[in-house]
Amino acid sequence: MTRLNLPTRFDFAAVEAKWNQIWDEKGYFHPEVNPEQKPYTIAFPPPNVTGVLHMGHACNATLQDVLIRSRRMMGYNTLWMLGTDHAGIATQIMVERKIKKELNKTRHDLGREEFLKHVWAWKEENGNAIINQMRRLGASGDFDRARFTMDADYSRAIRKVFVEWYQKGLIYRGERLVNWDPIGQTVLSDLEIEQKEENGQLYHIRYPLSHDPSQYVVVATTRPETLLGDLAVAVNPKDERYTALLGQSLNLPLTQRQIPILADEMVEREFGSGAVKITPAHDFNDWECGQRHNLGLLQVIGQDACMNENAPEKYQGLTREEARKAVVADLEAAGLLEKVEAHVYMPSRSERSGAIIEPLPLVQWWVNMKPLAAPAIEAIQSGKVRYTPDRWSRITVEWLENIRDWCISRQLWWGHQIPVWYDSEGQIAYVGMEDPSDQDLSAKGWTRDEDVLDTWFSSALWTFATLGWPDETPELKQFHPTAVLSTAREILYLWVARMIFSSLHFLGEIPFQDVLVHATILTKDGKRMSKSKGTGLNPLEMLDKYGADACRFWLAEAAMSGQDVRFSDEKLENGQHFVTKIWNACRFALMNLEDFDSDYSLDQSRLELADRWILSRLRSTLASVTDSLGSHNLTQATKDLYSFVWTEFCDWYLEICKPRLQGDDRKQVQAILVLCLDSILRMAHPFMPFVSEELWSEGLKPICPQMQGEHLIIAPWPSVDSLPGADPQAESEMGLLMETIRVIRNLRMEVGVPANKEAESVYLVSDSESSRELLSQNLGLIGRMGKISGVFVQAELTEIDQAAHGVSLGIQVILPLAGLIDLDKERERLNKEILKLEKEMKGLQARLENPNFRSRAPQDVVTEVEAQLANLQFQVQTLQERVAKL
RNA sequence: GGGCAGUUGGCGCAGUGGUAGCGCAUCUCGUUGACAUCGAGGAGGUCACAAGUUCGAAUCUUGUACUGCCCA
Repeated sequence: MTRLNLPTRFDFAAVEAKWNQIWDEKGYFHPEVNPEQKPYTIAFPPPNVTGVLHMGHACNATLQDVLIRSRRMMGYNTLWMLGTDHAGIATQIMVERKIKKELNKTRHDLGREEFLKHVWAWKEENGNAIINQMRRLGASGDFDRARFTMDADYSRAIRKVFVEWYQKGLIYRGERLVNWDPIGQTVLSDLEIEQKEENGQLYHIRYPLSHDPSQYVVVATTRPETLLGDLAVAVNPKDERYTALLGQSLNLPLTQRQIPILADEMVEREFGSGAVKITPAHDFNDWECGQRHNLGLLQVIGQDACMNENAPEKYQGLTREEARKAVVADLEAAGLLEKVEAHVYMPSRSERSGAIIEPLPLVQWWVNMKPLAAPAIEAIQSGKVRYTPDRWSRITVEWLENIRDWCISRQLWWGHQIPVWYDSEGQIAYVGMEDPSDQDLSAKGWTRDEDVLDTWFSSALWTFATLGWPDETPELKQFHPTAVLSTAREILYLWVARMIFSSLHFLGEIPFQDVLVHATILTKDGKRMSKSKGTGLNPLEMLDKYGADACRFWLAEAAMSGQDVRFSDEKLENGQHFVTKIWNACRFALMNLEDFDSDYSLDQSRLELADRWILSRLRSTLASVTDSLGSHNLTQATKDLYSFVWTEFCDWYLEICKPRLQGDDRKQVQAILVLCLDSILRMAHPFMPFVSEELWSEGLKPICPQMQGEHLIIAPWPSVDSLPGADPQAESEMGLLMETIRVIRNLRMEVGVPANKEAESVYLVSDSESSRELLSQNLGLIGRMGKISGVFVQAELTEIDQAAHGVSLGIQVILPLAGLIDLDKERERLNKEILKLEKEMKGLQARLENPNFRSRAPQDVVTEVEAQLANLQFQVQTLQERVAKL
């Protein structure tokens, strides 16, 4: 980049690649342990190893990178831990499909060991997709330290957790009803299933009374095939319709069995007939009911989702769907089907395979949640772990308070195999950190549990297992607990809550202080992005089209806005325009800094009003942006930066300083430009790292060699203390000048002075001596900004007929325009203006006339309103006088 | 069924007690060296509805409607 002939646009493609390489090579992303330095750590939620970058990752990564880059500049030892998780089911299904397609084999054909070789090969080839794609965004994470949940040492951490929890009785093995995915052929936790409304049918079935089969009880069900596993019919104890029948038995249709009628509070009298069939082996409510009444179990559906040997022979081997048809047909034939109604119900489906979940009684491994949840609840309630937005802390606590035991075994091959060995009787023989010796195994006939652990069991250790735990590594010591955990809300329970109790249990400390729940990016029309519906947008295409800086600026603004945000091209274009604006502002400055003397220090005594004003505005912008970054309010930070750069610095200050660059003031203005741009680029860097780094390292740094930091990415965050103090006087005086200029410009437009022509003169009339003095000192500025050759300040009005009149803050503005003023139009214009002002006045007057307002409102509010009213009165009066004279 | 959020100019959004702002779109004017991915000026809103608290409500309370999400 040569300073003299910068292009007018920022070539993001070339610059992004260049800086990514330099930053990486310089090792800026990779912190060394340094106990002298305050740490700042964020662990990136490990994406699914099978995944590709989507908008959610882009949003989350941007948010975290903004925080990381800002803290790096603020002097923290900054670690952004990256990595991926092995995603048991998703990965296994994907590789199974692949080998089916390529080798026409199932995993069973290959065997466990061989199959896992295929998975690892796939992972080695494709497993870093997302992490690599994150580089395109400018993510400054520690790629060297990136971890994978199946890494050997990470696996050791998982094993340690399992063994310790097992030994403490927090992990146990037990038979329960579980969510069985018949397609994935595995158990799922409650959090891995989803329920949506679907259209089904409600079957009303007659169950004849055993002692008088001509009478019957009608039972309603959406799953008639499960009737074959019924062990009772239940009614509400308060339901008088059935009181007389309690304790009697019914002939279960299509079987030879008799089942009791019993009373249970859980039954809703209003649903169906008020009598429900109880199938403890295939329904969660019925399981509970069965426990209460000691009904036992009768499992009629197997793991293949087909009717098993416990069903009557004619149904055995049928799928659930086939069995339903057969059962319904047989009931109808027997005259036991009363009616069938259309019915909307909520079946549970596997998130991954989409299969309808079959509840089955199976022996599985569980985590006893109550004792683990209690400290996590305390940590959240006491504010040790804070959520933003805050409502999520309450929601998480509620979830933890009602938590159920966590089923952690999965019938998969890809994952951490459970470190439990059974003897030949099937009893637990060994659980431990080290595998038993081959000798033991063969001599004692031990076999290892086939199942693996839930992937979330390993993710739950993410913040500390990535740092080397269970070893007490220097990394663990320095970088844990982490500062911030930023996540989509979908995994607040699945993952975030589990990290909290895992860390509390094993390290005795929280895993992170702040949980940031970022927005969900929706499509343009407010729909959720979904791969299956084809509504997802590829962030890489977005980056190609608008550049990383523009995308990041929008994502940063959106991420913590507290709600969902819609994708839109306009917002990205806007971001791109802002990048261009900064680029050109620097381009302009650099063109005027060829002779910049970096040893020149600003002469505070020679600062002009505009200088004092822009420095004061810079100071308050810096304070606000710094503050917003501290409180994770990126929306506010982007807005403050944007309006300062665009409106105050570019539209006003740069325009004002142009002529001064050609005169005696050149050195002063140059110093102020450098100061402003340096601060702007530093503040912008977390949001727009590429354009800011390019401009700073290639533009600013070469002319100011003494600036700290080899590159902007590690340059210190600007300090408010290094800037001149706040200057409210300059701000208010400059405000008056700007308002006066706005009135002049407005008058010019209103009366049709061509925008490219200078008007000859303007008269500014004020009875305030200080205003006149202020105006007089800034005649050149006013003339230039208002495009007027002669600006005249007066204490009293000179009558000029052919002139347009306006009013600023206590200042009359008279723009003489011989021959250009149409008196009728001018009268009309003034009257319109008066009406508008009078409407405003009425509101203020009403407030002041209210005695309660004067007595109860704070004095400064009253004074403020009085001043506003006085100003309006002055304006109206001035304009009315003018109308009268026309 | 329960819970949570949202509702602000045409569109997308800021704004947690002092009388409403931003971007885009729109209208008028303007391209001789920062930027037309631009500049200047304008028009456009009784802040979903109702009641309440308050001197004062977009903001606090309650209720209603609509939209979305989560849990059962």
